[in-house]
Amino acid sequence: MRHRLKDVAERAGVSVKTVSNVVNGYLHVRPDTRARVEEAIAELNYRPNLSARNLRKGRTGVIALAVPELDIPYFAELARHVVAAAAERGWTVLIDQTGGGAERERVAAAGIGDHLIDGLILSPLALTADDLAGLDGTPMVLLGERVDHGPADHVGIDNVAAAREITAHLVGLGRRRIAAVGSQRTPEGASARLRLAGYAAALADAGIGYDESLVAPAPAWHRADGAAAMRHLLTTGVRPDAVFCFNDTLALGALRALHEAGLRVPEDVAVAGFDDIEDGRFSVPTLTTIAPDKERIARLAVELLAARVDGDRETPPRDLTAPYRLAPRESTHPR
Amino acid sequence: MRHRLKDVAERAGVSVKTVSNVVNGYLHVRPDTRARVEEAIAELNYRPNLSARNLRKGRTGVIALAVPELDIPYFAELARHVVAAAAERGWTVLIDQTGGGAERERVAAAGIGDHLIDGLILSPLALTADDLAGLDGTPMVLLGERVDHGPADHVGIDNVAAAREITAHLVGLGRRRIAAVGSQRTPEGASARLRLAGYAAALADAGIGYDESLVAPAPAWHRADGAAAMRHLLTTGVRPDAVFCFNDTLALGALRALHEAGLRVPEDVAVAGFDDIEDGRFSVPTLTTIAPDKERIARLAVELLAARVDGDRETPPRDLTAPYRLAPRESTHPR
DNA sequence: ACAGGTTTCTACAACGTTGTAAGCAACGTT
DNA sequence: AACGTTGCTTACAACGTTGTAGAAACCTGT
Repeated sequence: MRHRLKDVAERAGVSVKTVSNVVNGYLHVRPDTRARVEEAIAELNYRPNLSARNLRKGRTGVIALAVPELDIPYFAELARHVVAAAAERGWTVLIDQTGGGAERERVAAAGIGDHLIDGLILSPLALTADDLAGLDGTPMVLLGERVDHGPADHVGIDNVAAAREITAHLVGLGRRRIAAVGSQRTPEGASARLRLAGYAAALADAGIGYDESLVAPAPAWHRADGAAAMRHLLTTGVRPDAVFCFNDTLALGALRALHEAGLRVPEDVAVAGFDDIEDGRFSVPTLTTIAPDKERIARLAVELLAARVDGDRETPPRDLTAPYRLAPRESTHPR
Repeated sequence: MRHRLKDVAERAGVSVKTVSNVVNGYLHVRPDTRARVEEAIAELNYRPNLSARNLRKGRTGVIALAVPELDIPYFAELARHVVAAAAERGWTVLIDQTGGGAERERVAAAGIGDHLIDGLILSPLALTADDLAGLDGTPMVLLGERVDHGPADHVGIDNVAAAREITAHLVGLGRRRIAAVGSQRTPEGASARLRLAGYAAALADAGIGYDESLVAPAPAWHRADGAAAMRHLLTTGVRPDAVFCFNDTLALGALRALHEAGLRVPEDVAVAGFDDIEDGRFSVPTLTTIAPDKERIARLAVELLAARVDGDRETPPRDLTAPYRLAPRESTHPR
C-alpha cells in the first residue's frame, strides 16, 4: 500500500519527473498540471522514499549527536538544544550514546562514513586527537573539551576560567579548606584536567596552598560517585569547609553525603557545582554552579557543522568559545 | 575519497557482487578470494553506502523513539534502555522529541512513512486513537498510556494498581489528608487520569473521603510545576499530611516547596512520587516512588516492534504489561 | 507565417547496493 | 568418457529518486 512517483505519475497522466518537480517545488509547472499532480499525491497519500532520495542526492538530512550518556542531565539538556537548532535547518538528529568509552566514540565517529548521516556533533570523553586523525574529511564538530590540534571544529567554554571563578567565589566566602571532587586520570585537555587547573589557579591567587588530600577523584561523574567521593573526603583528616564539584551531579551526590554525615550546607560546608542542570535549581539547598550557555553552544555547533556539510573543507578547524556565568545559589550563601 | 563496491572489486580483481558477498558474509567464497577482497576493503577503507543498501533492501535498520522531552529524566532513562535493547538487534535508534504536543506527535507518527525508519516507538502524551487510525500498517509500538482500541501494540504498567498501592502506602503510615499532585485535563486513559483513579480507589478502600481541594492540577510534570502546585496546596485551607505526586519530578518540586515553607518531610508531610528516576535516590530526603521496570518495558517494546518489522501484520494489537514495585524511601518513613 | 525565445514537460541515465539466475570450474561417480 | 553435483563467481536488473539534456508547446514581435 506504499506508492512511488511512478504511481502518482500514472494517476495524474504525467511523467515521473514532473511529479518529482512538483514535489520539489520546481517553478515551471503549469498550475493545472500542478493541481492534478497534487491531487494524485493526496489521493495516494504519497510520501517520498528518503533512502532513494538520499542515494541520489548524496545527502541524508540527518546529523548525529553522540554523547556519553543521555541520562546525565547536562547532555539531555544539551541534546534538546541541538535538536532544536538542527530543526531550524530542516535536519533530523540521530542521538547516539557512546557511554564515554573510547571504542564506542570511535565507532560513532567512524559511523559518519556510512552515508547515513551528513555530519556528527561529538562530545568526547575518552577520544584523543590521534583517534580522530584517520577520519578523512567527514564533517564533525567536537563539544566540550578541546582536542588540541584536532582535525575538527570545536565549541566549548573556557573551563579553566570558569573553574577559577567559582573557586574564587568559595574563597570569597572566607573558606580556606576547599576540596575538589571529580579529578580523573584523563588526557591533557579533558574537562577534569581543565577544571582542576582552574581550581588550583584560584587557590594560588588567594595564597592558599594546594593540598593533594583535598582533591578527590571520581571514576565517573554521577551522583553516586559524588556521594562516594564526599564520604571519602569526610573520613580523611582535614574536614573541608567548601567543595567544588566538577559537575552538578557530583555536587548533588556530595550534598546527599553531607546530609547523611549531619553537616549543614552551606553553614558547615559550602558546595558548588558546574553545568547548571535543572535539578540544581530545585535541590535542597539549591546549588551554586557555573551555567554554560547551552543554547549558544548547540547553535554554534550546528552552524559550524552546516558550513562543513555545505562544502567548506578549506577553512582550518575553528575553535569557538561560548559564554558562561556564575549562578550563586543557596549552597554557597554567606554564613 | 569515498569508495564503492566497484572500486574494491577492481582492486581485488573480482566482480562487484563477489565483494558484496564478502561484505555480507556469504558462505561460498574461496578463502584466498575472500582474503584478497578483505585486503582491498581495508586498503580503501571501504564502508557500504547505507542509503543504497536501504533502498535495495527496503529496510533501514533504524527505528525511531519519540518521547515528549529528553530532559525529563524518566524518558532519558527509558531512552537508554531502548537504545541498548535495539542495539542487540543491530538497530540504530533515532530519537525524536515531540514536546508532548499533538501536532509534533502526529508528525513523528507520520514520519515512519518516509522509509527512513523501519518502525516507531512512541510515547504519546496528547495523541488519541483517532490520530493514529490513519497510519496504514507501519509498525508502531506505544509506550505509557494505553490508547484504547488503538491500531498499535502497547507496553505499559498497570498505572491504576501502582497508584493505588503507593497511596495505600501513605494511608498505612496513618496519614489521612492525602493530596494528589499532577492531575490534568487529558483524554480518558492518559497517565494522569489513571493515577488519579488509583489514588481515588485507595482512598475509598480506606474509607477516606475524596476531597477535591486536595487534588492539585499541574500543566506539565516538571519540577517547577510540582513546586507551584505544592505552594498552592499549602495556601488553601486544609494542610495535607501526605502528598502523592504523579511523577518524581513533580515530587522533587514539591519537596522544594515544602522545604521553603518550613515543613519537614516526612515528619509533617510524607511525599511519594512515581517513576523511580535517579534523582530521587539522592535527594534530601530520598524519594519513595513506584519503580517501573524500565528495562523490561524497553525490551518488550523492541520485541513487539521487531515482530511487526519482520512482517507480522496479522496478529491483532497486543497489550503487554511490565512489572513495577513500590520503593519506600526516606520521604515516607514512619514517624 | 515564421524566427527566436521562453515555458513546460519528458526520456534517459545514474546514485550504490543486492537478489536472481545462470555460468564456469573442479570434483567424484557411474 | 560422460554425467551430475557442488562450490564459486559473475552479468544483469532492480530498488525510487533526481540531474541533464533536450523535445514539445507556447508565446512574442516581426
